[in-house]
Amino acid sequence: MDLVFKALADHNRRVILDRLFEQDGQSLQALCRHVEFSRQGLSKHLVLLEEAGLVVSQFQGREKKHFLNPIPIQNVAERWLAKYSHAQLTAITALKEALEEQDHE
Amino acid sequence: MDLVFKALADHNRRVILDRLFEQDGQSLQALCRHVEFSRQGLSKHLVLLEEAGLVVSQFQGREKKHFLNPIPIQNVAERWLAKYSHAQLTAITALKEALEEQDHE
DNA sequence: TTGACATGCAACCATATGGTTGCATAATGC
DNA sequence: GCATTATGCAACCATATGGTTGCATGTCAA
Repeated sequence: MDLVFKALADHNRRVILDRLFEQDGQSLQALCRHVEFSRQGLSKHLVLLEEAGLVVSQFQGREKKHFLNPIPIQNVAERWLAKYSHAQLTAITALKEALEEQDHE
Repeated sequence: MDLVFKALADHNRRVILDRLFEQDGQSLQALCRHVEFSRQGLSKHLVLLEEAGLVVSQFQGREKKHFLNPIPIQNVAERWLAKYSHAQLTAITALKEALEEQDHE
């Protein structure tokens, strides 16, 4: 899961996921058109995304098609983020109480 | 939102959030006990977490109390991750179809 | 077969990152 | 007042990161 967080930390990588979300199965060259840096830079990002399991690739001839895999993102959302979403009310009231306590001093 | 992703990318920072989740309002020293690196290292992490809005701090005397703010996490979950969670089925079928297409060649 | 196209690999570079140490400052308690 | 405690700030360091360029390899199409 650490790899997923690391992969999502970079803005350009999130853009790549967005592009694959819009159109899945794009080749490296195709993705290259949507992006402002070099093909090699893009390639390195895709390696990280694949290592995190967020992207699955498949050669078709000389073209490497890339597919979005949303499962790791869903795992992160369910196993990690959900915990904090549920904490919303309690955390905020705790903070409020702490501030009020200080005001009274 | 980039700051939130960046802040969440580091394992130790996620541990800090977990500690604050277990017990909110801990001071720097208190958090220090749960962590394997130095106080200054922890302090720098907390600065990043505050810049991302994930932690709010408040001085009480000489102690700096730290409070969890789950709102940014919830925003990320709702505005960004949810999109991909919904994509689950379509993305997987797209990948399957692509693989089958290749098998038939 | 040959040229063009799609990708991979390796070296390199500047900067960001995560961590340390040392010292300064401010609040607390005796 | 003075020692102790809690924190902040700045310098420093090793490594990770995001990006580049150059070249090699493999596939397609004429």
